[in-house]
Amino acid sequence: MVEITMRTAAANDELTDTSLRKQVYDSLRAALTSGRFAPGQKLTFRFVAKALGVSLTPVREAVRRLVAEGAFEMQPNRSVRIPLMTKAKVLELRDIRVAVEGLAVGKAAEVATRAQIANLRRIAREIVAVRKRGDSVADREKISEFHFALYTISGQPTLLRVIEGLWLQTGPYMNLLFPDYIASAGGPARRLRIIQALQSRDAVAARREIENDVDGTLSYVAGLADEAGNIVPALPSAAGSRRSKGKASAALELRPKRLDLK
Amino acid sequence: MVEITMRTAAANDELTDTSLRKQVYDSLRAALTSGRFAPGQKLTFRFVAKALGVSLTPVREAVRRLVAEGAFEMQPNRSVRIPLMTKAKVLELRDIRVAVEGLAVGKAAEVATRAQIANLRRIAREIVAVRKRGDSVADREKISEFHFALYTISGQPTLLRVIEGLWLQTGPYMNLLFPDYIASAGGPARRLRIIQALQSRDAVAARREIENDVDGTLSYVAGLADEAGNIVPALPSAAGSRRSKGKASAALELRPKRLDLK
DNA sequence: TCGCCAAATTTGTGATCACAAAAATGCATT
DNA sequence: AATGCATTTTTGTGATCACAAATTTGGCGA
Repeated sequence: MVEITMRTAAANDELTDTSLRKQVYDSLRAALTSGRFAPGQKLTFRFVAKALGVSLTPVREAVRRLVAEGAFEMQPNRSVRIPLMTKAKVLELRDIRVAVEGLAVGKAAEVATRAQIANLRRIAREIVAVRKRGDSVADREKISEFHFALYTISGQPTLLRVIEGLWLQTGPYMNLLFPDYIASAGGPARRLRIIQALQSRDAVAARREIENDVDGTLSYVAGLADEAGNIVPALPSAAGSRRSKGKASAALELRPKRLDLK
Repeated sequence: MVEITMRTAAANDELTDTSLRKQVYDSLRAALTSGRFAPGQKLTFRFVAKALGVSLTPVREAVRRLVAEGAFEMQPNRSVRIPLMTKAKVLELRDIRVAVEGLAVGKAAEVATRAQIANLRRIAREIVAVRKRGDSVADREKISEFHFALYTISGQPTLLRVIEGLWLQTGPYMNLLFPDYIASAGGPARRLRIIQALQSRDAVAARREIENDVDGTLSYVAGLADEAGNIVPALPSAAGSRRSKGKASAALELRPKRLDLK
């Protein structure tokens, strides 16, 4: 059920990194943020290696990096799993993200250039266009693009990396926002207010907008928890986190390596 | 000049991780935070492997993790270096740390137990004792212990990991604070005020104290930058960041593997 | 004496192998 | 039919090897 495809390009690091390690990392990250992994699902090095057609070496380094970033979880024994999300964790992530993303937008409002603001406006328009089509995956990608374009304006690389790490942990659960929340919330209007605040160099207003955005979004997700505090995302195709018997399931879930690399 | 010793135990992760990878990671981290690496210094996998008496495999994974955490820097070509510190970077780290450590202490003040407060008081006393001896390394270790004991009280593991990542980047430059700053600042009094605020559940006051602490400390470090904005830490033994000629220097800097592992 | 280029060395990367611990399987006993 | 227990399989870990790119070295020529 899980299908991983190679990604050739990425954003943050050196664009000249063509190593297999980086490609595996990008592939896993893309699979993760697009919700192709089920929470609690076990992930073996050999599975990923076979799915992507590479040896264990680059897979190990890529997966270990994701573990260090909190995107994967290392069990006490020795296996990698997709972390489960709890209400407490969402609330913790909410508070951290409110703090750091508020900080970033405050800085951004002080230094934004006309071209950068125009770029934000373009992305905001694209979100509206994509939303009409009802494509939730493209929608989330565009929203992510808007946010990171905004945070990048701050010109603070370390801050940006912190934010990226936090997004990576919330990413797999953002599809919970569809179709209820995002479709109904005042997303487009809020983005326009943010852009307006940047234009008028109003750091306080810009910061308040983004804080409300993050707060509202993650508070909503936290509210989806069951009585035990667990949050289960609706998967595109419901690949249960519970393993079926034996190697049959593994063979079923393994896709014949569709990879763009080379 | 660089000497790396194996560490058997660590704090944050699973305490059951006895892998070589983890030991190498802890060793490098310890060497880094105690200022045993010169900024700009190049680090090769084989050097570390030889120094610690292990193969390349665990070294690669450990170093790559440090790179992901921002403790090391990957050059566009392909070599790992100790990052240089600039005024802009210190100020960026300052603002992030003020935000997240303020957040942590605010939470801590709301939930601190009597035993946890007593523990903080014990560490605060130990800092005073260590300071009398003038041991700057032990001093910094104790201060770190106090801060993380404080942040741990918040009970927010993700927040704690973010803070650890930020400390790892500022760590190598904290020895700049000696002997001028730390010895003169009102450190002990501030810690007592923080403890007092925790006791009276005054989150606002506790938060303000830690914000002032981080702000003051890193603003001081930022002030040490030269005209170009670079910050050069005074190394215990001034191993210049500039390499001397050829392999002679490498041979000189390589220490005959003092390691506790096995 | 100072560049400049080819040879030699260093170094990161990826694959493969060996091994031990963990997990899964299957069989026997009650 | 259920439950232990031994066997088999899976899986992470660390070492080693091969290779290409980058770096360094050394000598040649202006």
